[in-house]
Amino acid sequence: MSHFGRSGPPDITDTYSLLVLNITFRTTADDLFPLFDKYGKVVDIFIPRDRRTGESRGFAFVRYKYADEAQKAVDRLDGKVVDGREIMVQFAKYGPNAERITKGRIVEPVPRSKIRSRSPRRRYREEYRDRDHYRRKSRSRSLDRYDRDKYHRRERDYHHRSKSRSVSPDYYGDRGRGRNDDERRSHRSRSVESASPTRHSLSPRRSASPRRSPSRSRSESPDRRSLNGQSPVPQRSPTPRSLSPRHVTRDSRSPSPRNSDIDE
DNA sequence: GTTGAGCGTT
Repeated sequence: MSHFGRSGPPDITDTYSLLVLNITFRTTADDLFPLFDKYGKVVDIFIPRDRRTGESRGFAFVRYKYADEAQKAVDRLDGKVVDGREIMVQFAKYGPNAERITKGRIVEPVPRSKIRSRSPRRRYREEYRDRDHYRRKSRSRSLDRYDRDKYHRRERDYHHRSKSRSVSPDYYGDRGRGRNDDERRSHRSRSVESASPTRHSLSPRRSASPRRSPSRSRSESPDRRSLNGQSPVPQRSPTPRSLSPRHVTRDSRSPSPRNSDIDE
């Protein structure tokens, strides 16, 4: 009763499916249940997750027992901020098997031939096999490349993680990630500080201008002065063309972002 | 550390 989506679809014939979009990637069914159960009887909640990473895709399916309750949930929860993100609740248009759905209820089943083309994005395995076999180069190149890059990155991450930790599908146990995250973050912070002086001799040229974005936030004169007085290397090029002339011009043109009220 | 258009499992 508490675990949704673990035993497959129970009985969707008498239920009304709602599609919840724009949820966070860490929102689980248990998090959505109390929210949706307040407006009616929720018989099932399912959050599709990625086959490789196991993380949610950012949307969920909530099945209600009665249509009026589902409608109420849509009206009340649509646009609600959950976990810092505004969710969108609406009636599902398709069923688990690509059935056509009206008002969240299945009105007519579809033949098996139609099943399969419900998702625009192919499955990772299908795409892999397809590409490996046919190796088509036509089509949108940029789009294909972008997609491939994305998949590659994700697969790598998954692989890396798989090595570190055995295959333990504890998707619902991401609650304890906070401590781990914090710990790792702290450690990394120290590491960076330690390695800071090391790169000092590695690329002195780059260190000359490590950051200039925050400088314009509050110091306009010191910035310029420091640039002038700090130049410890006269070098042979009297013209600092290395820096974008546009940047310099812009910097001296609007060096006072604080006095925006004047301009505005 | 986490992307963000859209429709789904045992």
